[in-house]
Parts: sequence; C-alpha cells; structure tokens
Amino acid sequence: MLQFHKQTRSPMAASRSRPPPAPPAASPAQALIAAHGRVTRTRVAVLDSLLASHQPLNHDQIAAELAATGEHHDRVTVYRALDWLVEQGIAARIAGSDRAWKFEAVRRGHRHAHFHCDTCGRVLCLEAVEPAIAVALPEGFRLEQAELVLRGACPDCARNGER
Amino acid sequence: MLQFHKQTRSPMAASRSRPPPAPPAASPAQALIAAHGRVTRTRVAVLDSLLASHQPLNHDQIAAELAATGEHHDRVTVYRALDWLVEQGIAARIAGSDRAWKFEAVRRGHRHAHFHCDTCGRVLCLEAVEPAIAVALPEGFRLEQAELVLRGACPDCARNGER
DNA sequence: GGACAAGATGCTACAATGTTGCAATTCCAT
DNA sequence: ATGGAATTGCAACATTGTAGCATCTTGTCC
Ligand SMILES: [Mn+2]
Ligand SMILES: [Mn+2]
Ligand SMILES: [Zn+2]
Ligand SMILES: [Zn+2]
Repeated sequence: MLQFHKQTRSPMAASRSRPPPAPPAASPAQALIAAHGRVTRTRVAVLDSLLASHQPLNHDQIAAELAATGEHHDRVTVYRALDWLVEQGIAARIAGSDRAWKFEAVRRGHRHAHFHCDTCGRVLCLEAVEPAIAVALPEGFRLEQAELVLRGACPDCARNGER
Repeated sequence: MLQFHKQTRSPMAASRSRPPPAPPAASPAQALIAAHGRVTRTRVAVLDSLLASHQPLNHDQIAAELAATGEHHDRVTVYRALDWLVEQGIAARIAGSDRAWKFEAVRRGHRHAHFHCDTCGRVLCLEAVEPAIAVALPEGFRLEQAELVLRGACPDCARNGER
C-alpha cells in the first residue's frame, strides 16, 4: 500500500526535497476563497466539502466530511467559516425542515428550487425545474428573493414504502 | 356594558343560578377542536390566539398572548397543543428565517404564499398572490406541497430605512 | 526572509428552541 | 358519578447555534 505523508509544516520537512514545486496548484476552493479574503485551513476544507457534494449539507454532515479527512476542525470555527462563505456569496444557506441550516456552494450564481424529503430529510436541488413564478406583490414590499420550496418524498423514499 | 361571567367550574357556582344555560355556546375554537378530539384549556387558548391573529405567530408570541389572559399555560403543553393542531390540519407550521417555527390557523384549507421580512422578522400572509407555479418535477418524486417563500422588506420596514 | 497588525481560531460559556419520561390530573363516553 | 385513556406539568435533556476573549495565523510591507 502506498504510504502518504501528511503535508507537514515541521521545519525539517522541506529542506531536502525537490525545488519549490511552483505555485502550490491552488484548488478551486482556495482560488475562490483567495478572491474574497484570507485563505484558512477550515474555510478551504468546508468549501471543498460543499463543492464535492451534489446536495446541500447541514453542519453535522459537513463536520462528518471534515472528520473523515483526519484533520480536526473546531465546531465554532466551522460555523464561522460557513457564515463567512455565505456573506461572500460563495455559499448559500437553505432552511431545512428540521431546524438546522443547510449549505451549498453557489454555482455560477444559479438559483434553483429545492425539494425537501419528509422521509429521509434530504434536500435535493432541482436545477432543471424552472418555476415560472409570476408574483404580483402588493405595493410597498421590497422583494429580495423568491424561493420555491417543494415538499414530499424523494424518488428513493417514494420507491420504498409506496405511500 | 354587558357583564360576562367567566365560565367557572367552582362547586358553588352553578347551584343557585338559572337552569343549565343550554350548550355553553362553544367558541369557534372549541367547535373546531371538538370535531377532532378532546377539548382542553390550552388547546382552546392556543387556537384562539391563532384565529385572532392575522399573521403567523411563533411560540414566544403565542405564549405572550396566553400570558395576557392571566391564565397560566405550561410551555411544554403549548408545544404539544401546537403539534396536535398541526397534525389535525387545524393549524399550519411555517419555517421562519430564525429557527423558530411559526404557526397559523388554516382557513378554509386555503394555502397561500408568505413574505418573510428580513428586517422585523415578521411573516406576512399573501392571500392574494396567486403564484402560478408551474412545476415540472422529474420522475419519481411524490409532491406533497409546493410553497412559495418570498424574502425582503415588508412595507413598514421598507418605508422606514429606505434601502 | 522577518516584523507587524488585522483577522481568524479555539476554548468555554451561554442562549434559544424544542423534546422526553413519567407521575398526577383531566376529559368524556358510559 | 365512574373509570380508563388522553392530557398535563414538571424537571431533565438534546440540538443548534452565538458571544467573549486570549492566542495564533495570514498576508503585507520592508
Ligand atoms: Mn441547491
Ligand atoms: Mn399565512
Ligand atoms: Zn427521501
Ligand atoms: Zn418588516
């Protein structure tokens, strides 16, 4: 089995290896973050998780992803990283039907509807569903965002337990 | 001004008064509840609050209403009454942008969109807005409910603090 | 490269919103 | 009026998120 070296910052490590391997080949996450502010370990790890997922993740699920990498990430720091990503418009916050926020990477500013499965609790992105929402809002309101929330059973859950 | 007698159950009260005053003129709340199950003090009080309100209320707001009547209602019992009302289809649960549920009485089974004010946190019912949601859901999903969630500033908040 | 200051992190508490278990009480069909 | 099932009240616990603050990092400027 291959042996991996955890990338380490210990003073000895770099001294004998090959010449500086050029720009560290910034990951997409790193590039995105750098464009908006400081690049930190937890921000990168969190955004990596979001980018790798095809559905919105809650804090627990993200923590699980991070734990899988072996590195430790503080709970509070993860919350703060998520807040920051949302502030920067890099991620979006989605209200779940439990009372935990879910987060997803914003892809090319593309907004879409979400389907909340009452059975498994997952939130699925419906990139294809073009809602054609024709809202005629009364005078006085300032509309910031319109979101279509669908509830029911996802294909997986609908197939098992018919009904 | 007319004088109302609080309906009392004290042993002395009924003994000398007029003959049994017929059915106690059940309030709308009492009637609704009786049609679905047991009529209890807290269920009636909670539903009264919801029926009296023109916008969805969270637990805190409901508790405040109840407190105003002078009667004490246990926190947990109120939660359970709300759960029950929702189960029975008498009330609806609405996810707020904070993480507290809001509740409203279901009127004639009428579903409508809601506007969440980011500034004052209120949720306003938009009974008039007919969303014309044309959802083309992919195969396999079982759709239970489609809800249109609007966010921004309500007329009050938009007027003050323009922008 | 090294020093510096703003910004980010890691604790430990704390807050807000519900939920669970269980003994005591209430409701309502007989 | 009675009895048994449904409901309540209370105290403890769970989940999800925030605040304060001392310490450590990051990016920048020399
Ligand atoms: Mn999505
Ligand atoms: Mn409403
Ligand atoms: Zn599902
Ligand atoms: Zn407002």
